[in-house]
Amino acid sequence: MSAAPPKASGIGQVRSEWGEMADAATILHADLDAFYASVEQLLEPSLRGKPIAVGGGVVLAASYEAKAFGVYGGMSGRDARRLCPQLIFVGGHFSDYQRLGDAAIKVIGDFTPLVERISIDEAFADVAGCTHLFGTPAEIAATIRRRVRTELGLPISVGVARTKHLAKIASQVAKPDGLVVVDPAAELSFLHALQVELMWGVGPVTRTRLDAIGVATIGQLAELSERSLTRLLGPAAGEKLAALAWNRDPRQLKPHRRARSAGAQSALGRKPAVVQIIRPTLLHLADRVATRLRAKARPGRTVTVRVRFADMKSVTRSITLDAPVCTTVTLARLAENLVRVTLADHPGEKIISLLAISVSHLEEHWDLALELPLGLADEALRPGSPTAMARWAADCAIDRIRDRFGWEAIGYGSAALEAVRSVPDAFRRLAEKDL
DNA sequence: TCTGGGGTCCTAGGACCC
DNA sequence: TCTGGGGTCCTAGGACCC
Repeated sequence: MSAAPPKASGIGQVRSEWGEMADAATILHADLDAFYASVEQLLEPSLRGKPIAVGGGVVLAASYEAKAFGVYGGMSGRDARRLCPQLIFVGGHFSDYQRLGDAAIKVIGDFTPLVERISIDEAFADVAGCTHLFGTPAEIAATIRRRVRTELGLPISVGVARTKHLAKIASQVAKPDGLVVVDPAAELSFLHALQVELMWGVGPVTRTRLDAIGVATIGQLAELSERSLTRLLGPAAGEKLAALAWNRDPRQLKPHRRARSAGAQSALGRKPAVVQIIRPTLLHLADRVATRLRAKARPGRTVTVRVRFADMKSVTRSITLDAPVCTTVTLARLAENLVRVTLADHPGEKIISLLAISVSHLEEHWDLALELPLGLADEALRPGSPTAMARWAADCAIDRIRDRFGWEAIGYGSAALEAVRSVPDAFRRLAEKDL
């Protein structure tokens, strides 16, 4: 049974004919357009209106002018240049990306504290509690867009709707540099006309499966029985997509989500799977990860490594410890053991193309002064052992020196690390979630 | 022609305990 | 000795997102 649609309205809540409360459209999704490329065009006016790509060997971001040629993020620089010979590669002003991304989110925060930041250039917000101060959600969205444009010089698209899913889709539809408000009375007609790949959770694999049974639009997806959807995609994904297609989005806005894992990876090209390559690479990755964990006092109990072979197939191995780790050398040793096991399980693989370390089961807050995290003495896993104490002291000393003199001032140096630096550290840092 | 880096969530099987 | 179920944790893999 379906209730009569709520009367179209602006603010707060409206009452349907059946008497229950129906939410109004107060969720905003704001998304800076072609963010890194827009920043470059802002900083260097001669680049405006031209196809540009941030990056070099790999395209990290492309301007709309470049996208028109089929250039997209993640593409190799060579392919991009082939598609668009006049493409201009720019170096990347990474600290400006961080500064301007933060500033744009802060504009949203001037209206409501209920902001859920998704990434450097994207956030949800709920303005239900501030319409009496700033006007309708649509007016607030327009103000945000105007302020980001005038104060920061950047284009930002905003979607306004009753749910996160609809707001997110609306901002995608609004791009570039637009605003789309989804009237609560017209949600299904808006949603069902769109392509399935706009849905949250539909990636290449699901799209292909849906395509194979002739489903291209969200409306067609909605017509499928939940049973056939479940058969096609599995119980959880099937149920979720059915719910989203009928506009039942259970997700709440979560202003303060804590990270559940932290990791680092490094593509290697093609390297022999030997200790001379593996050990320094893992030490560098462990250094990156463990430093972040220590900085936020969030050591973790599960260590996972990923090894990608020459054919791009990758394998993971993990171990869960009794006590959490955030000591660089300890993490590196654990990772090396896991990689050794992985390689032993795949004796035919002599070439590796990527190594990754991730730490999960993070402690909420570990009082480092009271209880030392795990140090892996070679003979025993024993927090507080002399070996653990020594490694901990060394890490603390390195952290302090870096705080004063910068990351590059000191470290677990090695000459074998050129390959690890295929992407600048400053760029990697942009993608890191706050722990 | 070979494909970057940092994350989240889900599934499924097995170990182990009650 | 066999049968049975529920719950939790761990591991490995995969899809997806920005």
